[in-house]
Formats: sequence, C-alpha cells, structure tokens
Amino acid sequence: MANMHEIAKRAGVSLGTVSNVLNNSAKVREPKRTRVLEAVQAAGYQPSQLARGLRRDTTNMIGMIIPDITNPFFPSVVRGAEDVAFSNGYRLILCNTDNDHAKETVHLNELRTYLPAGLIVIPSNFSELTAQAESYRKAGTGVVCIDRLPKHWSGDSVTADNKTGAYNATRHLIQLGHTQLATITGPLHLTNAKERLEGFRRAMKEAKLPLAPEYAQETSFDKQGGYSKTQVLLRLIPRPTAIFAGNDMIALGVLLAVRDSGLRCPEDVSIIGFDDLDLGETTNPSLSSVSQSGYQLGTTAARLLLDRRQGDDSPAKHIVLETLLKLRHSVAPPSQTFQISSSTARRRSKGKQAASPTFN
Amino acid sequence: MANMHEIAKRAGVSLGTVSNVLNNSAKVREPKRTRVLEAVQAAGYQPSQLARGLRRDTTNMIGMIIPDITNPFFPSVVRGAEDVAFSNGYRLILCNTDNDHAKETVHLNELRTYLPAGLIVIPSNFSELTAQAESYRKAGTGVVCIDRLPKHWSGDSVTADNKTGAYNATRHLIQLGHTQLATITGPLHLTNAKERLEGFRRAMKEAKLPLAPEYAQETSFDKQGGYSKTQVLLRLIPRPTAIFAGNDMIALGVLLAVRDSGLRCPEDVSIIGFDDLDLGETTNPSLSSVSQSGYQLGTTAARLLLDRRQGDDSPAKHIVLETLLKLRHSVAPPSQTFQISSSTARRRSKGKQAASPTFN
DNA sequence: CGGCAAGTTTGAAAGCTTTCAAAAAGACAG
DNA sequence: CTGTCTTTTTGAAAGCTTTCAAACTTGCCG
Repeated sequence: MANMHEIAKRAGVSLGTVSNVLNNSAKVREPKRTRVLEAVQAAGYQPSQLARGLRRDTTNMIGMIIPDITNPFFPSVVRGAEDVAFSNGYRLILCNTDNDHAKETVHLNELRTYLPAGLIVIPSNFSELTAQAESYRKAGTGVVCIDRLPKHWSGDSVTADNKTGAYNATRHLIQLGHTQLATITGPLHLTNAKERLEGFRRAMKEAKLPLAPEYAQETSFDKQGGYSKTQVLLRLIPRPTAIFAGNDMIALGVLLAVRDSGLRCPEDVSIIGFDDLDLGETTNPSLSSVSQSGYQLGTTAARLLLDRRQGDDSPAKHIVLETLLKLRHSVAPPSQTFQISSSTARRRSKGKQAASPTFN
Repeated sequence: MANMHEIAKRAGVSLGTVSNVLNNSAKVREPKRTRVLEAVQAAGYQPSQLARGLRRDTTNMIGMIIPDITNPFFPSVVRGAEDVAFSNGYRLILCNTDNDHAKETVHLNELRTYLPAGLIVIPSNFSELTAQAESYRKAGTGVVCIDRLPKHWSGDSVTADNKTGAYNATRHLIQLGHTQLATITGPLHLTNAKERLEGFRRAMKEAKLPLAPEYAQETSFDKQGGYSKTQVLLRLIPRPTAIFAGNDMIALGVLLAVRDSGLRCPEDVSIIGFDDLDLGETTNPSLSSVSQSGYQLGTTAARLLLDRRQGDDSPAKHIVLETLLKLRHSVAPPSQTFQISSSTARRRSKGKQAASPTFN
C-alpha cells in the first residue's frame, strides 16, 4: 500500500501538508489542497491506523467485552454499540469472557496495548473490572459498564431499570389475583439478578403477601436452571400459581418444566420472564416478559463513551433505561381450586415428573 | 504504561535483548534472561500491539465481516471463530454489513490499514469481495469466505453442504408420502439459497414429481418473507401439503402463516427449515430442520486462516461441512383428503386469512 | 518599495517495536 | 596466552503517522 511519503511526492508537497489535509488540522491553501486530495484518490491511499494510533496515542477501536455472543440477549447489545461506533468512525473488537474473570482479565490487559478509544464491558462473574479499569482511567480511556455492575463500580454505567421492571411484572400477577407467587432468580451475585429479586420482593411486600424462602430459588441464567428449579417449586405446598423468572431463558425452562409436569401454562401456572427475547414470541403459549432494549443499552453505552472522548468530564453517569411489561399468553388469573385439581389430575398421568399437589 | 526501553534499563540489557526474550527470537543466556523476565513482571509490561504490528507488518487481529450479528444464525459462527482465534492469541474485529456491499467495502478498505492477520467474511448481497480480496492476497493476508460465496470466488471457503441437506429433507418429505411439495427459498443470488433449491429440485426430479414454478417462491431470509409467501402457496390448487423453507426464519414465518390460515402443522402442512436454530425447538410444534453447525463454520474458517499463516500455501480449499436432518414435530405424513377437509373446515372459520382449499 | 504581521508550509522528531549487521564475549585449540 | 570460531549482545534503522517549532509566503500599510 501507498504511504504518506508517496502521496507527498506525487502532490509535490511536504509530509506535514498531507497530514494537514487529511486531518483538517491546519488550513492548506487551494492549489496544494486539491493536489493532495487527487493524489490520495489516485493512489487509493488510506492512512495506516496502526501508525496513526501509535502517534496519536489512541485508536478508533472500542473494546467490547461480553460474556458470550451466543447468549440471545447480547447480539442486539453488540449491534447497538457497533451501529453508533461505526457511524462515528469507530470499530469494535469483540471479546467473549464466558463469565470467567480470568479470561476477562486477559482481554483487559491486552486491549490496553491497542490504545483503544474506550471499553464497553458486561462484567463477568466476580469481575475484577473495578481494579483493572483504574489503569484505563489513568490513561484517559473511558470504560462504560453495562447490564450489570462489578463490585464497587463507580464509573459510567448503563443498566435497565431491573427493580421497577420486576416490580411491575410481579404487581401485574398480583392484580390478576395470584397469591402464591414464586420467583427463580439468576445468580444473586450479579447486580441485575439481585435488583430483579428486590423488585419482586417489594411488590410482594406491598401486597402483604408472605414470601417463604423456598419460593425464591436462585440458579444460573439458563434453560436448565429454570427447568430444575421449577421442578422444585412445583413440589411445594401450596404450589405456586405464578412464577416470575429472572430472565427469558429461565422462563423457557419454567415453561418446559410446567409442561412436562402435566400442568398447563397459563391455566395452572402463569409465567413472566425478563428481557423479551424474540424466542419468547414463538413459544406456545407465547411468553410474557419485562422488555428491555439490548440495542438501546448498546447505543447508549457507545454514545456515552464518545461523549467522554469529546471531552465530557462530568462526574460518573449512571444511566438507567426504562423497561416495559409485554403481556402475551403465558399469564392469566389463577384458576379456581377445583378447576386446577381436575385439569392437573387429567394431565398429570402423562407427565414424567408429576408434581405432588395438595389442595387445601 | 511502561515501554521496552524501561524494561531494558531495569534489566540492564539492550533493547534487542528484551525483544529476543519476549519473542524467543534468539537465545539469551541465563543471567540476563531472567533479569528481563523479572523486569517485565515487576513493571507489568505488555508490548504495544500497535508498534509491534507496525514493525512486523501484521497484527494479531482477524477481521470478521458478517451481515448482522442480530440474525440468530451468526452468533455461533462468530463464537466459533473467536474461540479458535483467542486460543491462538488472535482477536476479532467484528463488522456488520447489513448485507450492504457499500458498507462491506468500507470495512474491507479500512481493515486493511490495521494489517490484520486475516479476514473471515460472510459476503453481503452483490458483494464485491472477489475484487477487493485481491489486494489482501497480494499483501499475503488470507481471506476465507464462509456460508455463501460472492461471484467468481476462487479463494478459500467453508460452507455447509446445502445441496445434500436440502435433498435429504425433501426426500424425507417425499418418503412420508407427500406429493404436493413447495419450497420458499432465500434470495437466489445467494449461493446457499440457490444450492438449497437445487437440492430440493433434485429430490423432486428423482421422485418424478413435477414442480410448477409457482411452487417455488423466492423471498428474503426472514419471518416476514416466509409468512407472505406461505399465504401465496396456501392459495394454490392443489394446496401443498409440505413446505421446505430456505432457512428457519422463513420456516417460522411459514408456521405462523399456516396457523393463521386456520390450518394445522403438521396435520395439514409439514414444514422443514434449514439451520436448526435454537428457537425451532421451542415453537409449537417444534420445527424440523436441516442442522448445520454455525460454530463449526466459524472454527473451521479460523483454523484455515491460521494454517495459511503458518505457511500453508496449497491451492485454495473449499471445505464443505455436513448437515444433519433433525426431525421434530413439524412433519408428518399427509392426511387423507377428507380428513384434511374436515379439520380445515372446523378451524378455518377462526383464521383471519383463510385459504381457499379445493379438494379433488 | 520596505517592513511587518498573519497565514502557510516544511521537515525533523517522536511514538514503540522488531530486525539485522556489527561488535563483544565466550569457548576452545595450539 | 593468543588466535580463531561460535555464540550472544548491541544499538541504529525502519515501519508510518502526527506534531510543532522554524522557515517561508503573502498581504497590507505607509
């Protein structure tokens, strides 16, 4: 590839002039200006981002660290970030951590040596981001934390309003007449899982409904977790008539477990998830869910990063995005007791993991 | 951040020696060797990838260009590529093209200036990759094309065995007794869509089943396309009893349209998709599909790229990955004519878009 | 037309690494 | 202990850009 020297020679100007034209860093008078532009055109020249980054002490790359692009919630987050980044001339380096903080650390250490414009991070389990980010901060590189926060995080962040979302979902179930509610949360060391549980709790408390500890089960944010914890919940007496799941993957597991137990959703068990993934629309019944926009999470974080880069040095921002309760077919008022009993009895014989309901 | 000079000073050696230790590029005798390593440890030094890339004329970055990470087939491809890349010390720059070849060109031009180790590309619609890749080839940078190929591509590629996959799916439907088959293909300028149609055709031909042109509809690879083309198909006389969809997103649209027409899947219409996305498992009925491993597509491409980098300069490779027909609940033998008629008649009244079936 | 201020242009230096020719050190034989 | 050969070590140069002090032009006024 051609380099700047060549352009300078072709246009009959100095190196500095070429740079000035390319970056608008100083006025260049007319005859030369176009000569440079023409030479650039003719040679199909594009400046080396490496050399530029080295000299400027920063590149146009944004490091994006996420647990796993394969988890259906994250692609839209990444896409949101990429869209804003791209349209401002920035590019994304994608790093998966698998929620492993060791892997996260490797990425954090190496990314630094690319002199990135900034970092957008969904912290791993037990992330040490707070400590690591220190050296980025010192170098003037922005780090925005999204979706959930590591311990003691005090920098910029963008998260969903998990608490209110969970509160609204729970309240809706209560308003429908449910009194036997249960929840299956994600790992409670994750702030988003914890906040959702808090929202659930608040709604229960406000309605003066008791919440025995075994009605709040903790598991990983996936289908298997949802499935096995639902089996536990369905064996409880009294059996819950509504389950609020920590996210849609869990909710999916709940749905499958309910079905496999010979119960029906929503007649026997109402379900609400969180995230509003596409796959929730096509299940049967379709999943109600607390909708949060992953895309917006991504765009907001990227925008925040770029603002910082333009010199915004106001104190740390904590942006909280609204959620929206999306009602589909997985919720209904609780059935009358005898209705439940007859329907379960009829279908229970087929289920492989029949619950042991008692009716009192 | 510390730089090499500092390490050299701390260890009391020269710049070259530090470099030699760090890269094992020459033997360094014992006292100095450990002194360098200790200094590196102490300073937490990590070499600047920018400077290194500039000097070496190549970086450890792999450009990954895909249409849209938000499309549920692609995340696993990306993940596969990232896993192989990461474990070999490479990183991924992710670029979405939205199938727009102009955007693709922007990425291709800019990525070059990062001196990437290679490129993995799922070409956009009407991609000009073949021409663009020329300059990469000249610079000795590998470019691997996956999933589908641009016009006149002669470089390395990894694709699924679309033809055989489609052939097997179609044959299965035929063996079940279906004689009224239809297909909804993706955009036929895409090689994968075209190959799938060819496989479908071959199975039809072998079974001596006629295929009127209106029974092969072309659309985009998405739910909407599948939905609207299904509406067209269901109005045909005779109405198809089985539809082979160009991918699972289309198949999902087919399923919805069938349902909305007051018909049942699989009793009235059998459906097979392609890709075997997760969301196909949770629909009702669950979707049968030709399974291809996006993850493997990604890992294979990355591995190929790394092999090239190690000096493998054998002629262009065209790796074709096997597919597997995954049967779920969306396929069944065709019902008897009168059975169809009674069931449709019963349910049709509820559908908003009733088909006009005739029975002959 | 000379002088001066303001506006342009220049080119060396810097940013951090790798590479490689040359110098230094070490090993060994005589 | 010297000379020769081999192995290590050194440090300047190169890779490509941006930056900035200095040199040069231009325009204007008297």
